[in-house]
Amino acid sequence: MSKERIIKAAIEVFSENEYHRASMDEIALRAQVAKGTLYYNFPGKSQLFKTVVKRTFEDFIRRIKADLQSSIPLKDKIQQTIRHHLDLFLESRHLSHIVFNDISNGFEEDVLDELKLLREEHLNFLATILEEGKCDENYLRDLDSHIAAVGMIGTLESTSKYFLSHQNKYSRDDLERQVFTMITMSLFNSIE
Amino acid sequence: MSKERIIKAAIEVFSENEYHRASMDEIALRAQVAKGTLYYNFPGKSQLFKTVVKRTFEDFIRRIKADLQSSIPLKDKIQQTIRHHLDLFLESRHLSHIVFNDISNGFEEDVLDELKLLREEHLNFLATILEEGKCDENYLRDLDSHIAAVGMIGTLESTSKYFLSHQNKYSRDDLERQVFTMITMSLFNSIE
Amino acid sequence: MSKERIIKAAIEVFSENEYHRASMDEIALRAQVAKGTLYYNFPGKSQLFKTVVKRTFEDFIRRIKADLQSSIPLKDKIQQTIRHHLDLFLESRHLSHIVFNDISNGFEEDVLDELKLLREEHLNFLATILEEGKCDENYLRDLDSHIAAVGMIGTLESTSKYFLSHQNKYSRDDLERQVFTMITMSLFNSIE
Amino acid sequence: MSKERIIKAAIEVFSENEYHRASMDEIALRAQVAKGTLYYNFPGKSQLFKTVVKRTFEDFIRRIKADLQSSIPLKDKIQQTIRHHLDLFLESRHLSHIVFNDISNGFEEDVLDELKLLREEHLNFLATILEEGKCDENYLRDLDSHIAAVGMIGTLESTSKYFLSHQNKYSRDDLERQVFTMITMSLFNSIE
DNA sequence: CATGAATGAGAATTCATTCAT
DNA sequence: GATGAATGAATTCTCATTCAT
Repeated sequence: MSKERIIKAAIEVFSENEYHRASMDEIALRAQVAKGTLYYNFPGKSQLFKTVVKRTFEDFIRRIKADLQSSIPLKDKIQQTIRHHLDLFLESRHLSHIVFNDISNGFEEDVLDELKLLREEHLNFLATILEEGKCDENYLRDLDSHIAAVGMIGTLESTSKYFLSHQNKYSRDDLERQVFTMITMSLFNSIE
Repeated sequence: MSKERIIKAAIEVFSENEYHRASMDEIALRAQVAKGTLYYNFPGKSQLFKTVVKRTFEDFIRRIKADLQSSIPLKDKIQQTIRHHLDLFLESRHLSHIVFNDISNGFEEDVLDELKLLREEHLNFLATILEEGKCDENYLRDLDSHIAAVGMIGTLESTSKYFLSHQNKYSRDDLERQVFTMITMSLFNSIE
Repeated sequence: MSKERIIKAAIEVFSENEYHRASMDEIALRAQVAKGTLYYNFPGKSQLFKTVVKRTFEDFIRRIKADLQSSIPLKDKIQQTIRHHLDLFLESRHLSHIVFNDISNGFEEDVLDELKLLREEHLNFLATILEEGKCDENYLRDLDSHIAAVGMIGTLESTSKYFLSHQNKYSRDDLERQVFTMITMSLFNSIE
Repeated sequence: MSKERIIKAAIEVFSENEYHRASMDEIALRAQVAKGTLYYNFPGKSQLFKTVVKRTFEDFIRRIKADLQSSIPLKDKIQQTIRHHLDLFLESRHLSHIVFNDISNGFEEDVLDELKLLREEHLNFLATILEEGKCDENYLRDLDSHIAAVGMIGTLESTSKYFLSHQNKYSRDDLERQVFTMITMSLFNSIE
């Protein structure tokens, strides 16, 4: 069905391009459907974007939860979380940027609310993981766990982008290690 | 003179709006000049943007350097640096986002190069401050100082934006304190 | 369909106006379509111009070749050729001027090449007719047949334009007769 | 004085560029005066153009008349005339094109009239030379001498332009010889 | 005499959206 | 369900012209 093809194409286009540079033409082209079909299946660009974001984040949460289910040590949980987020930011930089940092893109109230919700849920999810530190032998610093989650997201996003334009200088592994150090040392008194 | 008025208006507009949503019409309107006056003073939109970015960052660097000149303890230097960066991000979020994270906005080679230079200089400036930790009794963690600077910028940017949409929940002081904790604990083994 | 209507309108507008004075607005207006429709059907002004030129010259060549097919005497061929060219210049002065005399109008390489090709083909076509004189009992003067063709085009263009602003002084028949005399006597030692 | 400098610069600019692509900015630049100075000295672009045309043609006529004064044989007169016209067209193609072929450029009535007058005078001048043929032992063909002059101008203009883009193929001498042949054989029964 | 900052009408182009089929 | 031709508002940019100094 073409709805599915459109979403897939839209994920690509919105991931690679800033919202205003991601054109409906390009999406239709990649989905191999007529332009009208986009509007047959979605009320408009922003609604399509909303759908795409939801889909991307659902997939993301599903993947990450699968890895975190077992009662692995906190250290490993953090590591997995970082790894998945780096994947997300490396693949869908523009899309995730909007969700986390630029929700004020001129969307209708409608769309805006859902994006905010999505972000809030995501931050809650992260905050929950971080809070685990408090019940552990390690201690989450004297930090609001939401602020901590937000700061963590920021570090992940900016280092991902820096990595993308300096791939000759660092390996993906370097990136992961350094980000892990920064984040764990910033959030926990000690870990392991 | 209207050149100055245009720059001021452009700083506002580019600070509040994403590059593509910042229109020359809006800038002309706010500067209270005719559209043609923009083009009399600047070759085009991207060149105007470049000018605005340079101006903003020059001012920023001037302000921050003034505060850091004296041989104050590292801890205070970091605190000042954070404070000034929060100011920057709270006032000019879109503008600084482009410089630090989205330089690939479809600019001409010309403009692109200058923006990249500006970013590199800024990161060097930050990295230099961070490296001081190594000569102190405190130790900069086993981190590439540029990656550390980039991560720090990310934390600052994302927490600033979060703060802007949750001003009822946190005070500006809360923000500063928490960010200070996150950053110092993430970058240094201990501080003071 | 509106593509055809646009081409027709564009032929008119480009025929009557110099390229830079022929505006897309005017073309849209005459074609009774919205401005956007022009860009739905053609990538831009210069491409539309190219299409218009090709169409005009294809029609022209078709018409003239139909008349010249039979093995009529050279004299009649020349006469027909002159007649058709006068038609062309009287109807589409600006358009043909560009093709024959002002191809350097600031077009993209792309468009430029096709226009040059068109002109070259046209001159070859004319030169071929003129060369026939050499195999006849008449003799083409000691002239490069391409230069001769170019000169002939020049005479046709300038006399057409003169005629247009002095229609009270000469009839179309006068024009044809005089041009025929000038051209045949200039190119051939004698004719018939 | 700057008026003179403006005229000189304008001659250059209007000679090298089509009227609409010849900008007042460029003229001011080349004349090394401020833009306002153009309007201090001339009421507007078209009036400046008119002045430039008059100057160019006055100079042209003066030069050509100097060469034709003596009672040289008709053949030589024609040759000189051709040579001077080729010079004109090779140096000032756009400017002369407007005068001879594209007077309808959107000029004010005012300017239009003077341009028409200039053209008419020029054609008269040419026609007079051609008429000499009738009183000579040679005979001007059964041609209206004005039409003949116009046709001659057309041949000169188009071959000049062709020459400019095929300079590798022909020398300036070739051009002159061939044009001489074409024109004399077209206008006179025989010459010398 | 001369300036040059400022103007604003107009031009090309883009793109999300609509709608008849 | 799906199409794609058509739209028009918005946007960047150009340039002849004006005018206070």
